[in-house]
Amino acid sequence: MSVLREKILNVASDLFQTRGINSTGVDTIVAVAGTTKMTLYKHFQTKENLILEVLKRHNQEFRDWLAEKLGESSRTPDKRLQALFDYIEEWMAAPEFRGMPFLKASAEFPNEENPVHRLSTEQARQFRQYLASLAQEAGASDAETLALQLSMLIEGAMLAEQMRRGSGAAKHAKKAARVLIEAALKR
Amino acid sequence: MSVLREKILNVASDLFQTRGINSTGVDTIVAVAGTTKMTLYKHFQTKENLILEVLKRHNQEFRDWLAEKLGESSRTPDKRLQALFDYIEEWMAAPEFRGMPFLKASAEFPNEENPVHRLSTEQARQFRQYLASLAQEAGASDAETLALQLSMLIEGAMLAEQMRRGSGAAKHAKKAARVLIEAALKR
DNA sequence: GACTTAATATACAGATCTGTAAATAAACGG
DNA sequence: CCGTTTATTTACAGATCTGTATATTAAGTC
Repeated sequence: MSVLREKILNVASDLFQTRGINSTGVDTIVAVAGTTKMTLYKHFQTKENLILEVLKRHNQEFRDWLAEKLGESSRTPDKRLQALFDYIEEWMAAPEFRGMPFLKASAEFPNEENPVHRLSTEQARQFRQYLASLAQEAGASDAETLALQLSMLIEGAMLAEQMRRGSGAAKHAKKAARVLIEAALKR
Repeated sequence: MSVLREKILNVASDLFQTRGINSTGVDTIVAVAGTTKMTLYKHFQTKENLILEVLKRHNQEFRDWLAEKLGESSRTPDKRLQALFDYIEEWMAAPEFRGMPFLKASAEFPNEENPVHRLSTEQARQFRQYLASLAQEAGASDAETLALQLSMLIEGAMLAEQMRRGSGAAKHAKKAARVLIEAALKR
């Protein structure tokens, strides 16, 4: 892996978050990264490909971070499901948090046949599936439904926080999640 | 009000939803609307201003539609809060639904000082305030908290539906809302 | 030291973007 | 019927966009 490739990914990820994807030109990216367009296009071929790589990398980081956090906590399955909301809150509290990339990308590329939109949708599906597996382990009667409901809470909280920093959305999402989880397990 | 002004607003609203705001040029808008750039700029001065007007109009339509729906139902306050989710589901079931404009706009214009971002944030705040007034009438112990939680559910559902049509997110959001509302009233 | 790969600077092609100039044509109110 | 508003056509300015051509310069590697 080239160090310049990493630098470009980092800079692009940052600029996409703070200025928007379509509002960020490749000229800006290479200028901030301290390289040239030729190098960028050698590594990523097209801007669309760069966007896809940025999304993939962020998603992988998020999944790894979450898995590690949940792995080191040796709780009971239902406690782990609630602990997840502590980690989501921690993730959103990071000063560089500017919203969930795949949520914002799907808004900028609404066309369902667009590769960026498709990847965003796929990442959202993967996240729901992960929630469903946690709900399953916790013994929820309808794990799929609970997972969808919790994902709506989480993504809604991320939206609220992206629109206004310090909204406290994560805290209230956590409380709501506790109620929903209890209701889904008590039968 | 000019008929061309209305036409431009309709076409712009439609194109912004289906292609994204930044990906839609004014040339495309006037071509579809069957007019010229001169006319567009006479009515709206700048593209940013057109975006703001489109957002304002959609928001007004949504508020009016919801108020009428809730007005004609002479229910008890707590039933009205739940009935709201029936109407949200109905709104999202419309074939032309492509997501909530102010949510998508805030993703395309992440800069907090941007007028489009500011208007989006303001519209999200107004919606939460409306929910809070309904929660208050229903006798919720903490109306603000319940309103924020319900708004996260609704916006999360809209995101899910915008990413994949026919996700059934509205139905599950309604069930989750029932649980949250009951919990918030039972004390 | 010869050879291959990676990165550089510079320049440009071609498209598209927002916004405007200027002159003309139609609509309409008095 | 005259004057004013409104809309239209055509053309363009100036910026910015993605992507490439070309030629040069390191940087490793055998």
